[in-house]
Amino acid sequence: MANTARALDGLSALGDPTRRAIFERVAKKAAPVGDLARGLPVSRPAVSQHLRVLKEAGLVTEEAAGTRRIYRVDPRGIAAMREWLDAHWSAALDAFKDFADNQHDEENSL
Amino acid sequence: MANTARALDGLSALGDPTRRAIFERVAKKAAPVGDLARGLPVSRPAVSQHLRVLKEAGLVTEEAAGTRRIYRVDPRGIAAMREWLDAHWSAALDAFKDFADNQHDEENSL
DNA sequence: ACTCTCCGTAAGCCATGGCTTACGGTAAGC
DNA sequence: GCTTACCGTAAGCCATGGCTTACGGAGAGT
Repeated sequence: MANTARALDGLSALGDPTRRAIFERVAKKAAPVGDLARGLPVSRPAVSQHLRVLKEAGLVTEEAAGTRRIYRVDPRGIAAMREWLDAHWSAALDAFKDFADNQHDEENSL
Repeated sequence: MANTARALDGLSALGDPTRRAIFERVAKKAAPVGDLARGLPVSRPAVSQHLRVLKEAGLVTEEAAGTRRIYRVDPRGIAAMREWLDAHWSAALDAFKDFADNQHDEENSL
């Protein structure tokens, strides 16, 4: 599907712990950069850079409000990742089912 | 929940593109290290190192079969990540709902 | 026993990228 | 209009980690 690339970008983006922390805060409540930076152990420019990555990955959106930039999560980004996970989830279950069946056959053939 | 740490490890682990490629192949079909390395542009030791990270993240399991090590995906690892995503998914939807409501209120108050 | 295959680990190299400080630009308040 | 607050970008530093080659051990076949 077309969202595969976005899902991969999303996973790469959320691979960084600081970015996850920012993303979690934005998910709880939309907020400007300064507010986010105040509760984190990194500088404001660092948060700004992380938000850029998250935005390019399709996980958050940016909205200008005066001199502030309000960031909020983009549900489509999460949806793309869920789809990716579900695809491999079912593939994993199928593979596990084959494994279990083979185990059973071997036990019977002893 | 107790799975939060595992979910975070899983996201960190899948942040790397090579690791995602390995994980996708294992998800399709359980396989030994050599088979996985043959289809990838990196050396076998590199694959071995990635599998170690995936194993520590709870995303794959290891099974000794003679001189081979069969790797297969651990459904629990994917489940933990799904739970994490779903939690922030619903948080995102709630936040978005508040946003939409406020937008509506402002329009009414003009 | 010998060999051959399969694999994990160690050591080391080097690019990636996360962080900081410094700067400039824009909107709001007085 | 001047100052002040908020923010993105540039430049540069440095740790992290991904990759390779080299090595050693353990099981399978002859």
